[in-house]
Amino acid sequence: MSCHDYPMTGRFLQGRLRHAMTDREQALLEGLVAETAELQGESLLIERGQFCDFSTMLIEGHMLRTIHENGRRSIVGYQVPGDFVDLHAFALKRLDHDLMIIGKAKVGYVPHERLREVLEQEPHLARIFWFSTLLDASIHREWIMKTQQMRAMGRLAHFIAEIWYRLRMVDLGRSSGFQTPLNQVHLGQICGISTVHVNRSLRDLRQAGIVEFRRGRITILDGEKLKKLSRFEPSYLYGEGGLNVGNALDKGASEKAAAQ
Amino acid sequence: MSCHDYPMTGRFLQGRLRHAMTDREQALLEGLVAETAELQGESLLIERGQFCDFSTMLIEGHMLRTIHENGRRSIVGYQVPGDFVDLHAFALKRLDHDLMIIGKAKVGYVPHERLREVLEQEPHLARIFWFSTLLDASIHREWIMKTQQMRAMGRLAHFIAEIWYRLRMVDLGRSSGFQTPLNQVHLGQICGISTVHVNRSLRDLRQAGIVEFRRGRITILDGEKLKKLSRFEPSYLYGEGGLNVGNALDKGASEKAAAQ
DNA sequence: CGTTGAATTGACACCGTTCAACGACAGTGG
DNA sequence: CCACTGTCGTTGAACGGTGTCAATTCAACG
Repeated sequence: MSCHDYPMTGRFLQGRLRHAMTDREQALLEGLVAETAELQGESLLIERGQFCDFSTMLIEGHMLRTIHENGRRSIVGYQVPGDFVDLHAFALKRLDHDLMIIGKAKVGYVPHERLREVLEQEPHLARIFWFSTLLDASIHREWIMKTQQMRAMGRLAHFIAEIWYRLRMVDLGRSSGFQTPLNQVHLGQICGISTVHVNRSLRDLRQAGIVEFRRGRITILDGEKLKKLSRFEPSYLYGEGGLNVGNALDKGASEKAAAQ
Repeated sequence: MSCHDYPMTGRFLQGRLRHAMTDREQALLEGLVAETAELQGESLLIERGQFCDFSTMLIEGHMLRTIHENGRRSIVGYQVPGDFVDLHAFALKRLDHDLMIIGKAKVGYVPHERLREVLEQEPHLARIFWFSTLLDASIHREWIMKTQQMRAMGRLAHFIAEIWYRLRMVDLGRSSGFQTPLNQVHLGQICGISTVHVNRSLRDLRQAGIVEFRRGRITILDGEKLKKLSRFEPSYLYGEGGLNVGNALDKGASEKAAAQ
């Protein structure tokens, strides 16, 4: 629904706190986007340390948060449509990491000046924006946990399960799988394993009848097995029906079913 | 200074954005603390999923953020005095992880009702609070990077370098080292390595003349070597003089030297 | 001085890295 | 139409970092 009424920001917090936003707030958010752009290829949207006076809403496509350290690249976050990918630049002004486009992406730019005006008038919306940056932190924590505890195959499975789930929360991705611009090098940088071992682990996942990776597409062969192997527990994503039931931002209105 | 004027909240964002807070704001923050408590031992302050109508300022001592998964514990964050450890519970209401006390700690409780009143009146202070939760996220990203890229010894060294630096930002810890309630089991859960291997790696660090770990105390034998081995680059902590110079929250007032 | 929890050490298996080579495939230009 | 080229995926073999298990030492404390 909302992605028709609000073509640029309609997926923001969909399946999470979006239902706690009033129509007026949703319209305000849509109105914050001053400009859109279509981007392509593996390129930087924002570079670490660069001063930002705008933030970016990811409308279509996928993006990466990366940290470069002694020539080696780490991927510390993965963003999907509806993510306000550098909202935190509003409070930080300079980011500690890069934001990188992979594949095709459409983004909307939100000037910080306008953002500040609105947020000073709208404390409820301000808390929802705050919430959305905290969601990223929660996902970071889960990544730390998974990288500390799991082996190569489990890490890959967990990452795939997470993105599959997040995409379905914003009405993208199907029960059969989802499309992604990732290649095996990226997967290695996400999970902290070598590219060669990504390949071997993907083979194992395929042969176990769990997940199949092919250029541009991840196919879920058996969702139950995937969930079990990856020990994926979506509550950290604060979907409806998760930890967030009864959230004071939205008293008693969140008993809908979780995103399927 | 500020920790004398404001005994409970004086270390909040010290060495970071504290200088951007007016005296009035600092007093407002101090006034938010409704109650304090002295806690001890390895016990939970807040449990995952528990509803929170208050947030907690860590006044003295250290705390852990933990995630329990199939009987195993992961430590996904380490908090030092001055950290508003669960400020994010204000926007999230329920946390995705546990907050755990180790050793002795003194905390101050801030009711969310009072917090909301103040934040609706004080957009500048609200942005500073937001900033402080984003700082945690930045640290999370660094932990992801370090766990993905580094080996046991490097991870330990990086963690030690970070905490050493963070403690000195709030005027705790010395050039010779710092005190900590951690044991080798904790270090393993922080770095994602087995306890036995923690021990071996600590021996290597000691024999290399870099760091010495003994119950209750970490001694820095050679800060330069530590920085080099751990590849510790403190800019992600947004200290004064770091990425944050020229931050719009504090236009042009942050050219002081970084915390030594 | 005995008890207890933490730290330490050794042996061994295994997961994952590294290096190297090869295969699959799409795009390009002749 | 085919050869060329570059990117990405795939496989093998050797090495080594780390986990696991088990035993021992050490330090703190009543």
